[in-house]
Amino acid sequence: MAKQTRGGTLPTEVPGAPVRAPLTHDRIIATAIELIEREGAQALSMRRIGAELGVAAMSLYNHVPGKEAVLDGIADRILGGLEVDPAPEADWRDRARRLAHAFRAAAHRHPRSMSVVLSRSMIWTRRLPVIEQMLAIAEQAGFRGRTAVQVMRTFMAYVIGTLMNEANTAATLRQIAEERRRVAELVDPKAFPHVVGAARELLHPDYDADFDFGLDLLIGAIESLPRT
Amino acid sequence: MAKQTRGGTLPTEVPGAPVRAPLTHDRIIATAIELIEREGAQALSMRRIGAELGVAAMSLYNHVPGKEAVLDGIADRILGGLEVDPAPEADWRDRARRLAHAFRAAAHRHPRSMSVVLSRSMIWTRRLPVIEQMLAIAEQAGFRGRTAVQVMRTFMAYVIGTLMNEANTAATLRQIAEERRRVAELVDPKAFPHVVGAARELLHPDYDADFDFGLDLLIGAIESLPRT
DNA sequence: CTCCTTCCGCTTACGGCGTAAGTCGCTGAG
DNA sequence: CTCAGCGACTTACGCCGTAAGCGGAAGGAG
Repeated sequence: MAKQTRGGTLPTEVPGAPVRAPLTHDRIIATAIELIEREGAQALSMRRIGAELGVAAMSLYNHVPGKEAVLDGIADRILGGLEVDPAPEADWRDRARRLAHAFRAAAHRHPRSMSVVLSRSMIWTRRLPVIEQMLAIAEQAGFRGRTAVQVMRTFMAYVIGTLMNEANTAATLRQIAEERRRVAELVDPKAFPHVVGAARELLHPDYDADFDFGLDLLIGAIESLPRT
Repeated sequence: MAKQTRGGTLPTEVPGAPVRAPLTHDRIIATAIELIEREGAQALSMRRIGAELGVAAMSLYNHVPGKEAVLDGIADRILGGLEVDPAPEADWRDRARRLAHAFRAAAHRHPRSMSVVLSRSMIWTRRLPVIEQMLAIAEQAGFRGRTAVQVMRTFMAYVIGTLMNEANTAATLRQIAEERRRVAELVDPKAFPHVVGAARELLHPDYDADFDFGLDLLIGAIESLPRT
């Protein structure tokens, strides 16, 4: 059915057929990410990835030990795109802002995959560069020891929490758009007066502005903290 | 095999056997939560829940439309335990702290289930009471309109992000304890000097203190924000 | 007391999942 | 030219969620 460059059994090559690119770890991960972005996380299966690549499911196991490894590979790929620290000598506030924005930009490039990455626990290895960078920034800001770690943790918590909230909000708004009727019933103005009052702002979030609002708030607070 | 109170077919009741409690929505959800806490999220299946209750998998469908509904039920149950606002007249800072602590306490009561709840998107209904409460607190603090929403979002982001980080950290530390060898290789002091320098603090986190550190930082920052 | 509706747990079956095991054509080294 | 081994293949197993339909027990109606 397709010509091959090397190895493999059937289907035997057909002269006029296009050459099929060789299967590699990278191509598998890239295809997995595409698939998640296009059809959602629950559509990801070894069989589907294989189909997408024109290959049998088990062929993937020649390049990847299992599905878990595919998920790890996705995390690697997505978090790997932002490890650079372009200006280690700049003001720590700028560095912090830049790191947060880089993380968020990566999330927005692959939103559905990022959800998968964030909800997997065992990937501390992949986050290590980000942790290192944030710790360096905390030290540059004048914090040491436990306080530096706490500053780092607080900052990371805000960034990750915001990304989860954004994904959540986007999904929620999509769902609300589909079934306006039931929403009106569910959100009783008596039970949720403030939610109804702020409906306009809740329904039309300015993600960028909201992110920077909290980010600046946090950086300002860290700045005016006593040094250790 | 087991005596029944009402209805059902085989196995026909055996006189001496213990009475089996009737299947209900609540018992199904409770069993699902127990199962997740005991064996992890990937152990949760309709068949396993059934087995745990001494019942066939399909019997669950008389009380629950499907697995998604079970997951929703878990979210309801866990987030439902903290809706109270015991002192609506208290200082907004205390109310905010109390809300954050209540959320976190619920998370620690069912840590693995909370991970599942947090990584599901479509459950805005269940979070509505928390959002309402936090919006009320923001208004009490003197914020209106978009700013109130931004304060609420920032606050929620921090809380949720911290919970995810805690779950992550716990899993990471467990894993590190198992394979100290590979960790030493992976964490190169040249590449991650700050991580290695803060190893003691990173490996022995004080979750409560860390949470309050960021919480107070954030509340203080919100307090000194100009009002709208 | 009898009948009959309704409830509810049961069995069976289907398509899809991750993956262990084994087959075999092609390629490049000797 | 031979042949080792790489890499894609097929097959099969035990899971999964769930659609469809069965049948016994409980309890109201006559």
